[in-house]
Amino acid sequence: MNTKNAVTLLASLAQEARLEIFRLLVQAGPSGLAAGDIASKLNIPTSTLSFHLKELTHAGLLNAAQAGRFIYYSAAFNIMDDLLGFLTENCCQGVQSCEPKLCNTQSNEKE
Amino acid sequence: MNTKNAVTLLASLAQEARLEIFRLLVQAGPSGLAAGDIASKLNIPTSTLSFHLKELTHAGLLNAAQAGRFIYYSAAFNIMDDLLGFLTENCCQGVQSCEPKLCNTQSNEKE
DNA sequence: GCATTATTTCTATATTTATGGAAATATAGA
DNA sequence: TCTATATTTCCATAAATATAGAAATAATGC
Repeated sequence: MNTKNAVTLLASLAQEARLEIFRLLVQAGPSGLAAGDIASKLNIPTSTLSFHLKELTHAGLLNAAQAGRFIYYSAAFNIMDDLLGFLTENCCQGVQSCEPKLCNTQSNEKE
Repeated sequence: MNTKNAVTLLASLAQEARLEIFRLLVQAGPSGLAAGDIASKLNIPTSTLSFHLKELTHAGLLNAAQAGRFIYYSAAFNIMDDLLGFLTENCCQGVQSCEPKLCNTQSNEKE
């Protein structure tokens, strides 16, 4: 992860429709949702939705999987994890005792 | 935290100069840095920097504190925490055993 | 009040991004 | 092959955003 990469990811989330799409898919979990389901749940015209799905997918935040006539989109949890890690990197110069919760975000045990 | 609010925060980070400013301040910790220090560390013209500091501050991601002729900017850790929480809300429909690390981000003990 | 330093506002220009209708493309089943 | 459904591409228009020089504002100490 580097600055340019992170900017692309953040920009892909920094738009109302796209953020709602992403959150919906975070909640849907790894199996994701078909594009049409997303369109109807969020009430977005399909051409507009397609534009936003492309943005998110190109950025790397969504995975797309074709299944027959449907395309299932799901959140790329690993990429999102990387982004959060990048944002909190070396928080407070690495001082462990630093108060902000942000500084402890990393402390979920390493894999 | 709601969608519009989160979009404002994400948009404020979705720009190379601003992301670098924010990360620099996350690393600097609660005491922050003076605007001029930020300008020289990141090599950004002061008028451009001022524009970006305003964006970040208006969004709520930075705090500004005047000290004599200097203005110290620092990261608003609590706002960032809220944003991360919003992004991961109800991850995988709340299923605790869900694999992605993202889903466990919240599990830093509550305050 | 004057000089110095820190920061912001103003301004114009250039660039990027969002929107949604209409048409095109893809997939599957009869 | 024909039809129905799912999704994307094309397009024009509208709106938002980034850049940095020059001028303005603020704070300090003499």
